Amino acid sequence: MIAISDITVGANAGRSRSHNRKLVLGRVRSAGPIGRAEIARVSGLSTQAVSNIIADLLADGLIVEQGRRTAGRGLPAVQYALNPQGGFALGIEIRPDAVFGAVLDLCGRTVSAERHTLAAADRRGVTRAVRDLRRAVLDGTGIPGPRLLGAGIVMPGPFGATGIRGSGSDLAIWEDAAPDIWFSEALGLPVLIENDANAAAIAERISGVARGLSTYAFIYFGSGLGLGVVQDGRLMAGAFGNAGEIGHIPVPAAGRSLNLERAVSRLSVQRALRAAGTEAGGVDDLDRLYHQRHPALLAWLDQATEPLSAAVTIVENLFDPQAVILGGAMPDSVLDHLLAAIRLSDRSVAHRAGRDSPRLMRGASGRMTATLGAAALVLNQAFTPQITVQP
Amino acid sequence: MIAISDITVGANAGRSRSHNRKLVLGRVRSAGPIGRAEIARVSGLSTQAVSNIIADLLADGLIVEQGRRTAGRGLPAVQYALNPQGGFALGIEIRPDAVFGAVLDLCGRTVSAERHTLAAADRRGVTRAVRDLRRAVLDGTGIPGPRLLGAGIVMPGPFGATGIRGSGSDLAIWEDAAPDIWFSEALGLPVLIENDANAAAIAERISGVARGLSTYAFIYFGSGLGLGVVQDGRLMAGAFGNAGEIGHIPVPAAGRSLNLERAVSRLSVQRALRAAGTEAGGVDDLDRLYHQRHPALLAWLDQATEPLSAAVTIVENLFDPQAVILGGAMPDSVLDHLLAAIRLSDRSVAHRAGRDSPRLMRGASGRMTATLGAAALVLNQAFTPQITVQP
DNA sequence: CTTGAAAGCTCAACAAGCTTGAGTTAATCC
DNA sequence: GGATTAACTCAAGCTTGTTGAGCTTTCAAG
Repeated sequence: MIAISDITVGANAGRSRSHNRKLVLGRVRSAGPIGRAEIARVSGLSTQAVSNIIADLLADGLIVEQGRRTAGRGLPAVQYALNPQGGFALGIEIRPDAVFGAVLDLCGRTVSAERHTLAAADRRGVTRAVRDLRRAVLDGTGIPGPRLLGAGIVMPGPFGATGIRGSGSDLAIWEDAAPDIWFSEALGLPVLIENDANAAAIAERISGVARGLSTYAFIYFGSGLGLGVVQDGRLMAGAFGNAGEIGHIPVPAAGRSLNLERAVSRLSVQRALRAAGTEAGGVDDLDRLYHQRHPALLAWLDQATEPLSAAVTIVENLFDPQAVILGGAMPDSVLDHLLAAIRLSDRSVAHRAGRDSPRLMRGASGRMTATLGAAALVLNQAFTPQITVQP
Repeated sequence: MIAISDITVGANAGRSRSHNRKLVLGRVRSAGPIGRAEIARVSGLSTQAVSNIIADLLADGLIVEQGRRTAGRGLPAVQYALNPQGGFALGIEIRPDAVFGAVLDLCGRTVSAERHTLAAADRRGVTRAVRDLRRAVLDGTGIPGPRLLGAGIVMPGPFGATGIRGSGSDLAIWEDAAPDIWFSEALGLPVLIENDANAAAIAERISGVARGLSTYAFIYFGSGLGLGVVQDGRLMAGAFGNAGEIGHIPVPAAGRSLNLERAVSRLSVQRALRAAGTEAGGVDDLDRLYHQRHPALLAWLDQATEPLSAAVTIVENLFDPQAVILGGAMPDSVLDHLLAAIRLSDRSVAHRAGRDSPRLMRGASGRMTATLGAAALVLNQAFTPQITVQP
């Protein structure tokens, strides 16, 4: 989210090694148990280089041996797999009224999760809450300090003074200080900061339905509506870190032009239900109402179909992703209803003859998506080389 | 445009050098005459490394010394600048009925340009036309072979069998062979292939209004409407090379939902004029009609404003670019009219307090944009390190 | 005018990382 | 059982970037 400066950094021995380490680790992750020779082939390195890096990763405990695999003739390859206990990531989600925390192991599995209410939404209050949360979420897990790879932090965007400020979603307390430096010092860990939609998108890549994908888009129900776009395993940030503000695009709806978020978002459904005399504060409420076939909710779903279909078509045509994922703070029942209702355009670059994978999927991470995504940011960084751009 | 495979390549000494060479050359280009110590500072390399690379670039003739600059105390820095004669790029645009060619020098200035009609739109005919064009465009320039850095080729997208095939825009003759390999062998040069909108976007970065920008979007009038998105100096391709198909997104227009291209494109304006009994084949015709204040053209411009404004808002919010550029096969008069008519949303991430640069600009490259862009692809690649992704 | 600080630059030694090629081990094929 | 194939290791070698000392040139202070 920090505005990416124009600095592209030069390569040297150390940075090359870091790049290659991530490359090899990412291969071990994505290709399951895999031998060194195969890694070398797919990464354009010599087997010797891969051997050295594997030795490094073994010494650091990030991977483990996984027996030999005999395939055809020749010496059977020693296989390697991620060591789940080899590294952990802390994820923290900051909302105006509460903070959520979670810890993921190297394989993306949830180790623990906590929720604290936020006493004071100023900088000191947030810092204390985050520190407390870290202790709470790590206590009893027996995770040694050096095994913590870093912390991901999710705050609602957009960042900086934009035209959509005042939508009530952003915490305006970091104006003078760079929050990443602040949190990094407060936690004593390397820190990554993103908005909720981007974090959710990465969560799907680490432990959700986007596991095999490298280029996809995630439409995220937060309080508003967000979009996280992943290109070649990396988040698309935009020039000022605010890419993906899909809630504010104009879409056709019932013969009018509407901000997407007005028709499709948590706030939108709550408004519609309230007008019908029903309050629905949480995801469970919505789930219940859906199973009761509450007429106001069904009417809302009806009116949401056209604009959401338009949004999906827009995303498909502008980003040409492998898939579009729908998820976030909505019950699965509602998401599934929307997925079934969306009419995919056949005048789309995604409508392709030999296509075998689904164009549209439901996110798998459930309601903790953004918090898990915060931690997933750290894991994703550990698996994805990124030599070119540096703050 | 070639579908980017999932292969991310490892770093070694040679690739690091190539990366750093591009980095240094790009700095020399963007920061004008610049000394070695300063390059070292901004690129995170030692001055010694930069010195070695500069010596290389000098030996290759890509840069030249440019005197010393005395600024404050200390030894004045020896300055370096691009040598325009140090390298050239060939650009070729293939249309269903004609091929265009151009040569750019290292500074992005046009050295020569040609246009040939295309006798046969099959593979052999195209190959012959391209070979002839190459000879024609290089003859008399005195450019020695080794100075040709490569060729960029522009073909209309989308590529592959997508749902918007049959829009009549794509050449369907490369189905079995990879066109980049084909052209590379036919020309004996490294080849880059892109669609027109992407090439046009890069043209603006090399010699147009996007010179200082690293993240921006270009809305391109071809026969349809295209979008080229540049992120950190690199084109956004999408998973299958078809990102940016903005012509096929639904936008609100006069109370209906419309494909953008139906309201805003060359074909659209020609249809509108024909319905009024006027033919407008080329850019000059449109320019004339505009200065005559032709009522059908003005009416078309009127109806184009709302959907185009919507498209710009969508692009701003999804990509968060430094600027949106409008250009392509339209006369400047019409583009300027559209630019003035577009209503920028103030509920956009681009609407920012301390903003000093324009949100919207007209492309500078005129009607040869895509052809120049084809060559610009090659130059851009020479200036932009790209260690991570390889075909 | 002299002296010292500051900044750009070069030289030579060094270190890190990847590659290469020969050699080893273990499986399959004939 | 020998040939072949494939994964892997070892040691030497190569390319590249870094480091630190030393040189040069300019400016500024005394």
